Amino acid sequence: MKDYTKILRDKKISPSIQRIKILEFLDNNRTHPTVDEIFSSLIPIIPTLSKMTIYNTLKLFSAKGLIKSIPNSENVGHYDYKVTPHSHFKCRKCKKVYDIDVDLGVTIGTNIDGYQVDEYNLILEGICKDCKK
Amino acid sequence: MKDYTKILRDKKISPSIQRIKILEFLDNNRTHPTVDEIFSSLIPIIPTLSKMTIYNTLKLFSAKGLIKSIPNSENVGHYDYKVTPHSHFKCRKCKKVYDIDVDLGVTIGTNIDGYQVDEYNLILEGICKDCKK
DNA sequence: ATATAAATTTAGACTAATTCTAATATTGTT
DNA sequence: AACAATATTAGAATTAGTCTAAATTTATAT
Repeated sequence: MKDYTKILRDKKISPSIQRIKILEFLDNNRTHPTVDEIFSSLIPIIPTLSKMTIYNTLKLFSAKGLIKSIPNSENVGHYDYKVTPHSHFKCRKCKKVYDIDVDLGVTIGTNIDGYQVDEYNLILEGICKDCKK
Repeated sequence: MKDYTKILRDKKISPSIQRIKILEFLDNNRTHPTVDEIFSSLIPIIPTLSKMTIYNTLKLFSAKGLIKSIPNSENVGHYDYKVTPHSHFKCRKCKKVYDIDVDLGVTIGTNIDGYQVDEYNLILEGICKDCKK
């Protein structure tokens, strides 16, 4: 069992029960959940939980580099526990989003055409293994 | 001056004045505009224009491959006239989005780990030339 | 050309995600 | 324990986008 309190303290975030549970949820659910999904999952555990807290917390976690918001075209925020850089593949049929590793020639911290690259997001789209069968 | 009527006809889209002007605007404004920006720019030209028409038109153009919607983390749709594949660089300081060319080892139409890739979107983030000065 | 059908555009109501705000609760510090 | 600082909360407000049904425009057949 991971010590989320310590992870938060290390990032100078005071570890409220809400923050601990949100971080734990994101770590255990690598499905790029939305605020609504996080809310529905945690409301049984923290009955007073407000969505505002989730919005605040996700913004704070993103700023501290604990999580990442995933660019998408649906106008709903999706969030991901931050681990080693990886890319996303979205299936056009089943709409599922998979984590995949792609060796793209971009290195964090280097310059491309004079632009200093601190982060990248690669989203591939197409048909997934299961849907092609 | 490009013949947008012809471009639309070639894609089997009947060329209403609204559609022509929206396509022309996207071609001349490669700044990944939102529906609101398109609306404000065209309302002086087409005073009866409705936002619904813009939403409908952008959806139609995307389906026909004339334009692309750009994944982002702000929950507002951004659209781009579709040209040869290119990537986007978003500056964390000035928030501008630049078109850039990155040679990433992904080829449209091929398989990666069994996933059939039909399209990709690469968004780089960092500090742009101007802001680094 | 005219009548009719089909497609497009429109305004306004509606929904859903997010932000704002101000009050309350919690936490940390002396 | 008292106080200040921080975090959480509910609900109102905002905003992007969708839905709907009527009105307009366009295309087709006579």
